[in-house]
Amino acid sequence: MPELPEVEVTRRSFASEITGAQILAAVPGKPLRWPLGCSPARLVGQRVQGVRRRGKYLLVDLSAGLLLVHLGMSGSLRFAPSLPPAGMHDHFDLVTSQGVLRLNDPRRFGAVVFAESQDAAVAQKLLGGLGLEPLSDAFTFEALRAGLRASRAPIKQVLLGGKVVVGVGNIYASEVLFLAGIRPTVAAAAIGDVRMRRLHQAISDVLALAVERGGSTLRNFSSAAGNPGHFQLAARVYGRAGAPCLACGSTIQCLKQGQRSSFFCPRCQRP
DNA sequence: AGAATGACCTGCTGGC
DNA sequence: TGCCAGCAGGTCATTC
Repeated sequence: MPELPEVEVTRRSFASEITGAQILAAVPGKPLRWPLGCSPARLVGQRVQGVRRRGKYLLVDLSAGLLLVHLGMSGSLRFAPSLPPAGMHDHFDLVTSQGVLRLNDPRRFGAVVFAESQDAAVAQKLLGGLGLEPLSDAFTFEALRAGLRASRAPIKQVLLGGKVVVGVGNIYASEVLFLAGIRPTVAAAAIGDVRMRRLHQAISDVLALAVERGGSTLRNFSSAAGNPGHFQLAARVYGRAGAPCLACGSTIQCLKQGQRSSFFCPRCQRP
């Protein structure tokens, strides 16, 4: 369900409450995308040392290892002192001395994976190929340009791929390309400095604003504390095929790239 | 090696 | 009203 802002808002909503807690039980439900990778008993007794984020993964640091949590397309976390019995789509509970962290994920594209350390093979497989963190100091114009210059694939696909920059999902990919005036089909390597600068700025600004606003992309999004996201970042092009462009009035178009929908304004976004 | 496809799983919407 | 096709926020493995 989440793009980066939702994952970050989720992290902030429970990181401080769970930090320092001792794990009392780990209760898996139906299979998720990947197996936990260890016996639930192995987690018991470990302490939660903090919660970080890398791309769309949450990293729950434990006294002896870490849990990689991914929300997939439809996952969400709750953290509360106690929670009712697991419902139909609750597929993982981490019971701690400070509350229960619960993953609800109807489509089960999400996962909770244990790794002995961040260098462990599982962690490397999942995190090793990830690109720049768009909200970090490392996300400079030069770094983005260097990454994009190396790929001839359409820019929309490159943004979604996560190897150059992480966290830009299907909704924000359309939005930032609109703000930068770039057609989604343009080869990444063909983007000139002017539009590249606008793209860099758009990625930084849009994601930062969305985090600030509490994760506003999703219809059903709510943080782990149960606070609903507002809908303040109205999409300029995403989901608006056939409607007039808010900037020029042209009709917003939709096309399929890699089986995902891309939305763009044919006038504001040049090939 | 990079780039395009398929796969995973469930729920909701829209058209007939 | 009911059924079915198509679509949905992600990303890894497989194929070309």
